[in-house]
Amino acid sequence: MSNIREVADLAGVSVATVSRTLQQPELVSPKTRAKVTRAIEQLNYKPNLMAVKFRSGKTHNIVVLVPTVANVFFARVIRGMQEAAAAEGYSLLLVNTMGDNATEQNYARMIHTSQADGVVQLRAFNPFNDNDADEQGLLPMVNACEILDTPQCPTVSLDNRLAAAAMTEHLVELGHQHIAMIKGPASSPLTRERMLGFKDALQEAGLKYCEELMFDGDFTLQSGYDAADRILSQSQPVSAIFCENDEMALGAISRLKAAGLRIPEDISVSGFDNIAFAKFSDPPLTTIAQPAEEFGETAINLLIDVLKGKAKRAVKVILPYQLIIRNSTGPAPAQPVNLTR
Amino acid sequence: MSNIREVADLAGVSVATVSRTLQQPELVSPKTRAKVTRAIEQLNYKPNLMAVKFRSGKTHNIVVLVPTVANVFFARVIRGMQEAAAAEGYSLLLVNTMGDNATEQNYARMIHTSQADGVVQLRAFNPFNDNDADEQGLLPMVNACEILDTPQCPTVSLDNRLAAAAMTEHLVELGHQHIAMIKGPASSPLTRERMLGFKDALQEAGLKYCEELMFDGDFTLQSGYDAADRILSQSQPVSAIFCENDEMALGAISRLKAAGLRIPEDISVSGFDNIAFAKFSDPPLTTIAQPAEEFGETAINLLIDVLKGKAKRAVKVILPYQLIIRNSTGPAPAQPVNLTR
DNA sequence: ACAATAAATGTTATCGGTTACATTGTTTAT
DNA sequence: ATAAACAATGTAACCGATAACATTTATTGT
Repeated sequence: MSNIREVADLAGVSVATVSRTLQQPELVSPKTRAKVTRAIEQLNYKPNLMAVKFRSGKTHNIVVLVPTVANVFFARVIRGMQEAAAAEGYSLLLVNTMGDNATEQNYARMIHTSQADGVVQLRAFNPFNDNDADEQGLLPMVNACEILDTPQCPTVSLDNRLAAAAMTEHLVELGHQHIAMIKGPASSPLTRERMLGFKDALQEAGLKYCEELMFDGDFTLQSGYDAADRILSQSQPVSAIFCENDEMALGAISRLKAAGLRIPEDISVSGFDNIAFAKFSDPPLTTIAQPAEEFGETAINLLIDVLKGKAKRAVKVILPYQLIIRNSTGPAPAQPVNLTR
Repeated sequence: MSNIREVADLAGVSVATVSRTLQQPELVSPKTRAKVTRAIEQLNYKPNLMAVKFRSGKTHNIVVLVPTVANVFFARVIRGMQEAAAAEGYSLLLVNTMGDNATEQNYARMIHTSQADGVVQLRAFNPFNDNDADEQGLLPMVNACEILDTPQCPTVSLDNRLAAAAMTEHLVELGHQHIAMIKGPASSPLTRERMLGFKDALQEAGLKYCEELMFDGDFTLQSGYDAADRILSQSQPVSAIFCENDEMALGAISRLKAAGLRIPEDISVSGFDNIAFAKFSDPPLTTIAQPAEEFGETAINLLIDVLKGKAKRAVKVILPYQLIIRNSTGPAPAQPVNLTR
């Protein structure tokens, strides 16, 4: 691999001139420029970017902490980040953290070892210590999708509470009075927000919130299936299930159908995220669409602002949701179906 | 950010001693070691890994070219890679290439600019020039999942032809004589291999291969839906559809059900990949399971072998497939159903 | 006790660029 | 014609760690 000195020698100039030819060609006379360019081509010279990054102290790398890349929603977010990063000359270091705090702290440490300039965190967990903040108290981080309650960095989120309320209203308008909810992990703020929105809407409609109709899941298909199983084996009437994401909704539908229930005639099911499969399931899933790619794009752009020192901690971008009504939700049956037949 | 010199000064030793304390502590006397360790803690010193990488010429970065991270199968492969890489101290630079050759060449160039040591390519495309090979004619690359016909690097693949033949045999054994196929993009070797396996099995069974029953798709849900639409509007009888991946199978099922067909009573549908959704679809999908995580793991380990100079070009790992029979395939109807009702 | 050997530590060149500053060559203004 | 201003190019310090080699200190054998 040739270096800048070899190029300089071949062109009969100094290394500074070679560097200038590449960085600020206007400072180099056309004659010299031509000589240098020829030498570069002849040697097939490529600047060692590791050296540049080391010298400049800027890596142009961004660590992205993803709970699970195997999640269809995150995959879209990642695509959005990728594009925004590429446009600004940044590379992404994607890390599949499996939601493990220690792993996240480990990778966030790449900031300290000068391997990356900043972090995008897709989970409500602060992988830094407080003394990692800069003069203005800003961490080199952006928190997106699932955000911290008291973030020390810009955030990008959805108004999950409002969105969940909107979905609940939709169910209430269809006449549902006994709505079960399949929740995400209790540790996730998304779960809490969506649950609060659910409660808000119930209260608004004068319906009572019933703790026994709240079921735990972990955002996977299997957990949706299992939760539906528990719903089927309890005694309360239920005519609709609000699932906190599409995967769990699809898992639940699978179980309900296995029990011979018709959707939405016997029971309505709704999701959250509008993943690609939602449109093609049987029946197509009523859900909340999130602008996933835009999450990624916004997060990266905010982070670059932070890195350039032109961002305030207070920046909180809230992206719009959209209620997508398909066929998995319908009018409540006149008689609540007996689930435990 | 403190550097090794500040630590040396505070501890009252030379920089070499500090470096040794971290790299080969057995060469440093316990007394000195203690002094240095104390200074390191006091200054909260973290070695600048960018400097280390620059100095050593080894980045411990691996570029991963992924056609689409939004693909559930690739997401699993990525998880496998992540784990294997972490175990060996490597970081992944994931790139969502959207199958664009220019983008892939661009990112493969990171090898030349010393930003990464090697590349894992998940598509049958060589992003390098031939003169990028090392002395033994090896590229710093491993090709996994969809592999090149004449690779200049180790490969990890499935025997797609055999697997497709196995699936076809399964359909034939159920009595199907008119089997349509929804293919991937013609540019993909996977498509060709699976098609050849399909043909092999038809021939073996004494059935004739029929060009009009081959339909194009691009591995997305929507393309499966669209292809099924075309199948419904043509005149040949069809009692089973072999889809080259699960997404297309699920898209096709969606369309077939919309036409009032029952699966598998009226028509059987099979997939390929065994993504998580396959188990929870209605009906659950008959498919070929691939050890996705193992693909990733093997690819990374092979690449690390290449980088260490202990791999031969000829290494071709072939991982096992598994035929998973669920309910989307069943006995052929006595009378072929008239699709265009 | 003293050379021979081993262990511990220090000095410094090096990796490949960038850039402040120095130097040389060329115009322009008077 | 000559000083001043400017353009073009060169020289060398620097970023932070590593490691070859040099030097100092401790240990061993006789």
